[in-house]
Amino acid sequence: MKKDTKRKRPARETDERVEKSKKAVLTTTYELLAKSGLGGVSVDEVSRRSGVAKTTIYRHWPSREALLLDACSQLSTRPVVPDTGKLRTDLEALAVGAAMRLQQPWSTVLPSIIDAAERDKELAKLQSQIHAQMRGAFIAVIERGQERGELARSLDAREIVASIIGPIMYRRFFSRELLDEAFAKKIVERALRVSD
Amino acid sequence: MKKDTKRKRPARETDERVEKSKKAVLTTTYELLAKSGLGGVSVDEVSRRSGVAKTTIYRHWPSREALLLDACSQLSTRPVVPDTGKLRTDLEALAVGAAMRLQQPWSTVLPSIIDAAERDKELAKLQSQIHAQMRGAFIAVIERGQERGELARSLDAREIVASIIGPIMYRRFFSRELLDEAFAKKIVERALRVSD
DNA sequence: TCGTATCGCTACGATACCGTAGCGTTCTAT
DNA sequence: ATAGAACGCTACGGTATCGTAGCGATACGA
Repeated sequence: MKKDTKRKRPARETDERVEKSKKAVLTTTYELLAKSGLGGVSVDEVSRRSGVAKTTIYRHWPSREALLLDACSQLSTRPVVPDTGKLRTDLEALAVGAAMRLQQPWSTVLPSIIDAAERDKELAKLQSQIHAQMRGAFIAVIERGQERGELARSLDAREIVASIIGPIMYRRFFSRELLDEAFAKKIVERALRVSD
Repeated sequence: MKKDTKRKRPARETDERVEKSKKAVLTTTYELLAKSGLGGVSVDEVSRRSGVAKTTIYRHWPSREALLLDACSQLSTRPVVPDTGKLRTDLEALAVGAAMRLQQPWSTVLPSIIDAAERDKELAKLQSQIHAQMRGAFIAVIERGQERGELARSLDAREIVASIIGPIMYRRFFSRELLDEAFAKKIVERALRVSD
């Protein structure tokens, strides 16, 4: 970030110590996020658990908010767009993938982000990015299916995405019922049968 | 709550002062919840805004948690189960009703509750109650439809509920796209067309 | 080797919060 | 009218948090 500021020495590209500290802090922050949510992460606690001094943390991030934002923004792993050659199996791969990812520990952070996004502008932007990534893969697959003629072009892709991601997130966060591969596939089948 | 404790005087059924204080506190708590979420509500702030002394608040609720739980539990208004005589219009009424309720200010609290429920047992119970109420109405309508033969009994009612509530909540909290009556109705149509 | 950046440590100041104690005042029910 | 309940007010004690300052120790890079 600050690499452009002038230094007497040419410009330190990578200082091992810095990288090590940053990594330790971020790793601990992930763990704490998964365990306690956004509101439950304090700089003091991160310092304690990571072994990195609080002063050092503030040397790398200007504020608690910045640290949290940094940590959260690295959570969103962009899903690989599958290409099985068939719309239905592509969507199944995406849906099952999403369902499985929602079972992992860090998924606990998502409600935190959504909650905070209701009031915090920065986090709203982050949430929108997370959504865009997930949604992007679905849209790509759907449009490809439309080009192949597997799906009527008149159908709204956004509506299809909603009727796949929606039920999956509903199960994970709201109804808390079993969320397995079978459910994800059934949901995809539902979403596609409409077009018949 | 404490009405069973023995008093020298017969037992005060209703003291106007108590009712007034409680109401003022709860009202302010609602407002603050909608504005700042669960984590943003402090007893001091409620006291300041409501004009009720903090000591008085603690006279009626044993702790901050108890106050918040009390306030939240009064949020869940049980939806009236519609009876239009037709499954589809019943479901539409429920779906549109849910969508509209999700636009009101207090809906901001829901992500807070869901988030906290990931870690807090009490709030998990509350969330489960909120869900059960919403879901109950849907299930009732669906089962009635099955009895009338409008819907194959082989279909899983829970799956249908998921594919209606899911997309609606997805739009409200995750994609943040337009959530209107038309969308709600389209979702219901999707959920039912599968059975054809 | 040697300058310097980075580090850990301790100690702050400021703020916010929870929950309680004491005391005098006001209102209610009888 | 009067006892007792409920109230508001002020003031605590304790804890947690954010973010900063100063200082000596250490590791990196030229």
